[in-house]
Amino acid sequence: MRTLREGLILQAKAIKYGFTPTVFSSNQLIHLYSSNGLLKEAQRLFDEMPERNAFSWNAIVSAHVKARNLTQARALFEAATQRDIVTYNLMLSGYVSAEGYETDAVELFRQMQSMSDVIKLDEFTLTTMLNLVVKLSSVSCGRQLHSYMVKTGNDLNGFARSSLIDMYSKRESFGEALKVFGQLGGRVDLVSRNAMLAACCREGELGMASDLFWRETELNDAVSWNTLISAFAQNGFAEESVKMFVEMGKNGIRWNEHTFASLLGACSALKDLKLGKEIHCWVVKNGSILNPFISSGIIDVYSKCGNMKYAESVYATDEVVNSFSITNMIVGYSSQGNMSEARRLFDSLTEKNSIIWTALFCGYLKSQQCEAVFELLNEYRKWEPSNVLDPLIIVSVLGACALQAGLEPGKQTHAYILRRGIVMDEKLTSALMDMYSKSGSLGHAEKIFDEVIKRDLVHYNIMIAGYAHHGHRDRAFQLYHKMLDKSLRPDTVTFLALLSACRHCGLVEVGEKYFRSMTEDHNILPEIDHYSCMIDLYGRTNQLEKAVDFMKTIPTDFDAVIWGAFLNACKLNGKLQLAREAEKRLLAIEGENGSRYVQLANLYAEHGDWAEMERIRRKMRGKEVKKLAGCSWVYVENAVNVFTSGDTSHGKAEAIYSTLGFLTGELSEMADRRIRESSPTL
DNA sequence: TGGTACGTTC
Repeated sequence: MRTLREGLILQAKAIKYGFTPTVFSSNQLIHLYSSNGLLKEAQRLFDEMPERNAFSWNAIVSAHVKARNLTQARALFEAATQRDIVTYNLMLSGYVSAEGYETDAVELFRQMQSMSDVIKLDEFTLTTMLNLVVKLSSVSCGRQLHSYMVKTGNDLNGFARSSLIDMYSKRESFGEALKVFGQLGGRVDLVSRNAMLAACCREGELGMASDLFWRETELNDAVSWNTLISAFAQNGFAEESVKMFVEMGKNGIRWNEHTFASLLGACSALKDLKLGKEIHCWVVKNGSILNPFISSGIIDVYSKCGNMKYAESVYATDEVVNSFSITNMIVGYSSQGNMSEARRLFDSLTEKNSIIWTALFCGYLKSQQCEAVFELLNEYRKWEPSNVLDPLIIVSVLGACALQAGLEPGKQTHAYILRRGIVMDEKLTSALMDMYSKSGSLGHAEKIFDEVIKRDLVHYNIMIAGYAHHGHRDRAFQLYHKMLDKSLRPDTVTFLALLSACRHCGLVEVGEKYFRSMTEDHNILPEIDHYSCMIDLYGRTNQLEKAVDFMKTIPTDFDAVIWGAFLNACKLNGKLQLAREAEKRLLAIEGENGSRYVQLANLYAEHGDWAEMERIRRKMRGKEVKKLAGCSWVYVENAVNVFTSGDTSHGKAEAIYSTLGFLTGELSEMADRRIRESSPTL
């Protein structure tokens, strides 16, 4: 009796012909019901059994443990007339794999230890306890268990070894894991080898993992292949991951749900819609779409490819609440800038975990909706008043402060981190530095930078950009060279910061040097922003001919940013003829952008060419494009106050305009006085 | 006839 069908036939016959199945058959049937998710049927059969043995009790305890029904499992465990080590192990593993039963697990283990005359701890007990040690991060207990295993000879089994490798790699050190693996000598079993592969991947030692994997390819099973496919996908080698997947099939190893769950990660990183659809087909045919890992993975692929309609259709088929699917949907809507849909989904949830909240915070920040970030923060505090904010929520809040140059709320957030003793990781320190730098408090940014022990590229980039924007070009350049001395490799952001320092200070030669160094020394391809920065630099230093020559060397098609920068250069140099050329190109690419018309009109007006200015204005009206009004803002009394020209919508507009009138009067009087004092008597 | 390795979201 191997399948549920066979079991059901047996039970039907028993009822029809009025015989009682053997205890052995009934025990098997309980397992079959349980592994097919039919807990009630399993329980009914157990209740109706006229005779039971130790296996029967184990089968029913196991059924409840599998169904995560731990209270009932424990009640049956207590009621069992016969208990052996398996009954204890079942209950123990139930506690260890569930959330919040750690104390029960420890107590049960103590009880087991005190009953050494009745039951004897075996390798199953010990490997289950090793999993608990990982969960509780209790390394010293892990070492004690290891010693006990050696003493009792329970460390020789493959699963015991693999659990030790797993425990050391997750909680102690990779070195210890290697040691356990090394002790196996030539007698390496499949399970330990797979555990070691996983440990290497966890450590980021993909080279080592590959060596182990390819050394004896005949030893690899589906788990070995899946481990590597997943590791490549997780570490930014999506193409490698897909290649391994294909190779796995060629090697005659069957793909399973684990394979596809990992492959989906690679597929979404590649934004490969075609592959995503192929996987989708496969999992629908195999019924794997019901697997929560798979369905949320497919939603992720469609979201990353920008196809929310497909994502929605898969989301609609989720039968149980899947927080991964929900998060992926929210991230998908956010990346499309569709925050109202993201919010609608969020509001429809009765239960929200911290990651779902964080996804919405990140979405608002990505769409630059700073006020929404702050409002959401208030909501979160009402919703979860006792929760310490997730560090990524804090990063989003700091990002919103940086965008608004809101030094006060930024400082309050910093104080919150210190008060709650939140660990400052690299994301938090860089977000804080960025906030201080963009809010005009470069000194504070510097202070944090000095205190960070493990500085990464992002820290340096923020600091270099901060110096550049505050006009400290020499400090920017010095820090860049310090960074190189520390063997950190610059990226496109670093060079944009350096070039913008040159632009602000009109340093053509230095700028050219850094621009060349990008490709020549660091093999980094310049992006559109680097090109436009250089054009701007030439424009500001009245070297329009150089700008024209430079533009000829740009390999990609010029886009609106480049032509916009060039137009600005023409404006600064009064080259109206060249401006007209740029105008044609610019409006062809970006004819719907109102700011471009204003830029052109201002250029002609500045050089007194009123006819041209009028022509552009007419063109703009004909196109019915609008320019978003430029605005300024100031952070006062816990709120951002936005001002546009001639705007009277502010609640305190009257008082503001009267103060403005007063200040303007004072200033002009002051200016007059200065002129009078410095001019010779008329 | 029972129990442990490889899979995801900000």
